[in-house]
Amino acid sequence: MKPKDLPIEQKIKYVQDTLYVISGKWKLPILLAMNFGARRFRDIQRAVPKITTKVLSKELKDLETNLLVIRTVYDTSPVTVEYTVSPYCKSLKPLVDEMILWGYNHRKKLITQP
Amino acid sequence: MKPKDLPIEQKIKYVQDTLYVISGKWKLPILLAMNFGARRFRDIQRAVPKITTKVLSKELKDLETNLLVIRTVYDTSPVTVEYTVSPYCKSLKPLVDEMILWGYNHRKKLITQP
DNA sequence: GATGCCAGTTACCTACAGGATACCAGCGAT
DNA sequence: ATCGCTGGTATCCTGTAGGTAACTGGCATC
Repeated sequence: MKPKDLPIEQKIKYVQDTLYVISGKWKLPILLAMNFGARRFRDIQRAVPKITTKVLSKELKDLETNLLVIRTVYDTSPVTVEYTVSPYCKSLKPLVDEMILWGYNHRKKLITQP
Repeated sequence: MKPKDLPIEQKIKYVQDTLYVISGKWKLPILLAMNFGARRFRDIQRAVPKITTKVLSKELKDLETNLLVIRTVYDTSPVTVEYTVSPYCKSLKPLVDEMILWGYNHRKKLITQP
């Protein structure tokens, strides 16, 4: 069964699932910062302006639950925690590119014909 | 200037713009109901289970602001109001298809390797 | 032994999306 | 006249995302 053949309510459900994973104020900025090299908790916090520890902590857990981020604890002293973007995370790229494109064109559209 | 060449903060902004337009509990179900033929306010309300008049009213205004829906008032007696999906709304299709696909695969992924 | 860094947690608070319910004016049918 | 349909508004309420600030335990440095 391919997604194309699904009943419409199922399609909406899958769209909602996708929205749930990537929406919110911080998910994409965090993934971005990590792509730019930030791996430690505090590094990510510094790389994402204005985010608080509580929110970062929660968002990282969400991202980990959704397999987009991998959390590794090294048994050093003190313990070192590393967050990395998973290979699976790359599967989001076509979607994110599509969203950038639509957002870009939409803004132009709203400006030219309000 | 193509979206590909934009600085990353701009890309995030466009993604947020896109999210703002299509996220929320009701926007897609409403567009769907309209695609299935509902045009009058009460028809749409009946076609979208559980939505309240207040929320439908607000969502239709948002969709109209974003040029996805066209509101036409006919000078009959009593007045008839028709909502239709705009041609521009079709530009969302690649994005929505991408979201259905990602959501579908993601759910499979979460089930097979939790 | 005091200070500071790391990786968070906890408790409390605010703003906003969305929900429940009631209501309005205008008209047509009974 | 009164009931019901239309296209909504107005009020009040709840739930959740996100924000503020303080705090913890372990280690390292001064």
